Amino acid sequence: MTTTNTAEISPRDRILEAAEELFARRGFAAVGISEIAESVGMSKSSLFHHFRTKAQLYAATVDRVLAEVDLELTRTLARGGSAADRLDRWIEVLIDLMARTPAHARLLLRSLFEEDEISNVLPEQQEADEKLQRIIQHANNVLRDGMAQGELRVANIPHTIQTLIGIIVYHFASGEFGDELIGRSIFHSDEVKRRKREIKAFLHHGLVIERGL
Amino acid sequence: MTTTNTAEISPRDRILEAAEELFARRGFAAVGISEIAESVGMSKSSLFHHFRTKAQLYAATVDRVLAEVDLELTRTLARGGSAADRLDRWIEVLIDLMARTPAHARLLLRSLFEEDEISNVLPEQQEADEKLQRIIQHANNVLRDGMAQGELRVANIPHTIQTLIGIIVYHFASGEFGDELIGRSIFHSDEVKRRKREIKAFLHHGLVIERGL
DNA sequence: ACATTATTCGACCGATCGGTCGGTCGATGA
DNA sequence: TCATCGACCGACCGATCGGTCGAATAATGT
Repeated sequence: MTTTNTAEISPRDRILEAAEELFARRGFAAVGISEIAESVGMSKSSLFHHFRTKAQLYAATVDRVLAEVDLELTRTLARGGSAADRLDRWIEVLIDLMARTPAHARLLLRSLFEEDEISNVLPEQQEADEKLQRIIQHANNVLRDGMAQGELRVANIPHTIQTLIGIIVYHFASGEFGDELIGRSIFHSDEVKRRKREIKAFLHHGLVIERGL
Repeated sequence: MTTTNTAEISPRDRILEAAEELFARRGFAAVGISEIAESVGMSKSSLFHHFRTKAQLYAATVDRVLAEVDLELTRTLARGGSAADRLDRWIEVLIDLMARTPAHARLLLRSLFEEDEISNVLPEQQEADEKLQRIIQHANNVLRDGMAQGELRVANIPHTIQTLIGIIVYHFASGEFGDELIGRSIFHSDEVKRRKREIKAFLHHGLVIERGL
């Protein structure tokens, strides 16, 4: 507690956090720079000192989220285990991460389905793309191994990845609609646990009961 | 073929079609009124002759999509059959509709996960909400019946609905990302058929193979 | 002590935003 | 023939957009 406290969060990170919250909720176009600056507690011009353009700020925000997702997935998959175990952990880690940081889920979904929100020649955008590729590659490897080992039913891998994204990411990005449908916050800890159980039951048993067995 | 040809599409519908295409691709905030007007081939002021505000135009666009979804689902479910059959048709109709009109999928996903894009007191918005409720209610009924009849595994119904939305709507809304992941257009007819097969296999068998059976 | 660097800011810019207004035009009906 | 009406448009409005610039201030290294 001397004169200046440099142990605090850097202004750059404070901007990134505020930007993530706003971009996640309303998207790139609907959020103004001045609004982000106000939320951080600085002037618009100060914000432009840390990020050259709005597009660069957005790309950096997305990159930051994807970096965290990639890091956690890489870490958990490095522990090895059977393909079924690794798939379990891939799902578990992704759910925990999005349940912990709701804005991540929405920004992740946006980065998947929004088209060219930004110019796509920014270095931050390219780095984010590479991280997304790695995240998908993780799923790809686990599914390939599991099917080769006979632990997983043989299915089309890209479609299976889309299914996993839809089941996990969409759910935690569904906001008010999800809350209304479920009946309480989709981020309530009991509801997150229930989501895990439901997903695992789906993966293990499907939904339709086979007749004539 | 007399003097005037009134059998053409009304200007209102031409606007709605152009607006859907643009709103679906880039969202409410990123699309300007003048851009829509230009796409229709009329001036901005003419557009405001047919719709009072941008928000009203957006609400009407969403309402139009939900009306079509609701209509087709109501129609196919009215044909009756076992719960498993009706679930099959619910899925099939939804997939066919979105494969036929890609913009529908993206606008539907936006209407689910985008928060208060518009003021929410517009009558068009409330009508759209009611249609969405009916669509969900259809799924609710089918799932409840199926579980009661022992045709479907007993699961949490709201979570199961989220899963179905994620599997179907997200996939067809995933745009460029989906195309890249799958390797060709997700709307290619072969790929749509494959999606149906994959979803049905998932519903019937899950993904993980149970050991020790 | 000084120079350097990082951080912040107010004032300002051209462009575009959603929306309004007054009025033109052609078709319709009496 | 004349009044009405829906469709359409150009000109314009205040507000906000993303972004620039020059200067003031605070922190740091020497």
